Amino acid sequence: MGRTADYSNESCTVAATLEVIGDPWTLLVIRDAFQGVSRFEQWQERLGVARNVLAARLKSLVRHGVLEPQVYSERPLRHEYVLTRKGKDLYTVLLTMHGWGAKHLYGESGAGVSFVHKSCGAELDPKLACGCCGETVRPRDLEIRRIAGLRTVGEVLAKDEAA
Amino acid sequence: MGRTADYSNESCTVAATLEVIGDPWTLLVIRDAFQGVSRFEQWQERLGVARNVLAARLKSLVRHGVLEPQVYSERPLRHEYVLTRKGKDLYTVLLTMHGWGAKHLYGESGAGVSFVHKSCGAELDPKLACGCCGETVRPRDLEIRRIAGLRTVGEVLAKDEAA
DNA sequence: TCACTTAGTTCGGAAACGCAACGCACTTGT
DNA sequence: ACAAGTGCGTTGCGTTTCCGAACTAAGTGA
Repeated sequence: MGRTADYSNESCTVAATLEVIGDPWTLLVIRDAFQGVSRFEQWQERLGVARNVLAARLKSLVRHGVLEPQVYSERPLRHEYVLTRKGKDLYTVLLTMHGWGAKHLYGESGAGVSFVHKSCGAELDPKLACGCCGETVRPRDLEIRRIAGLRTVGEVLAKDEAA
Repeated sequence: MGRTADYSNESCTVAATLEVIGDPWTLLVIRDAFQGVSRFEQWQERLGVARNVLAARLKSLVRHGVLEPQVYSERPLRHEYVLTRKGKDLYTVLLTMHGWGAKHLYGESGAGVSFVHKSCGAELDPKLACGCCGETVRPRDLEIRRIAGLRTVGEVLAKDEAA
């Protein structure tokens, strides 16, 4: 086998997520989608990714329900790819990665792009908060709980394939 | 060229972050590090990753300052890998991905592992909050701002290589 | 001395990537 | 009418990376 990185017999949400968005270029495709990119040529030009790879990624993202093809022209039949709700929810992952990169890779010198929180006017420094109480969460605040009847990543994703 | 996915002439924090943690297995290595794994054999056994790949990943993570080698035995010389602050800060990325996977991949059926927020007792549903005002952030609440003098991912990471 | 541990390195083959060229179904320009 | 252009992929070939398994290296314990 070549580069497969088959996490599918793991039973882990992170591994399952990586199975969907962990391929090279995939997250950048989604990043661009958030900036309004929705067509093959746009992605190809902006990313410089190989066309066959891009085609494979789009197909995979559609299969996993992250992107949805929508016809924007019959004759010639053309469709664009728009983010589903599932896809839109990935903005948390993108922003979190942005926050880490801005802090630890670009640092003081500042990143090329920043996000400004409109309502408070500050440059976004994303924190992880508990959806229940709203408090900022640190690793030590969490307790890992393993649940019986684990299902593997492969079993979980099989549902996607079927649809 | 084979599978390189060279994002380095992009100027983007997400691309820069992917350059560090975007390789296959890398994020799972870090996930396990958060669960106390710190030695080669432990990762190899848990992940089932090829040994040469694991060696390459560990080397890369050390080079990028995410893991730090620490001697735990002279004679025979052995070192374990521990998360740096930079590495520990990646828990936000992991938890965010966990949150997305739990919601959109495992869904109602429940994931194999869950995190419980000790202080409020609820199962963690991670939200993205603004570090300044603490409000939950949605995409529409943000304004993208491009900053002059963009530095590419390659330039930014060159700093790491030197050290 | 011989097994055993730990942490890699090396080697062959398969899979995925990068690049460029091509195909196809239309539209537009002359 | 015919050539050129557009949008979206697919095909083929060469290279890189990955996987798997065997092997090395440096020591420990029996």
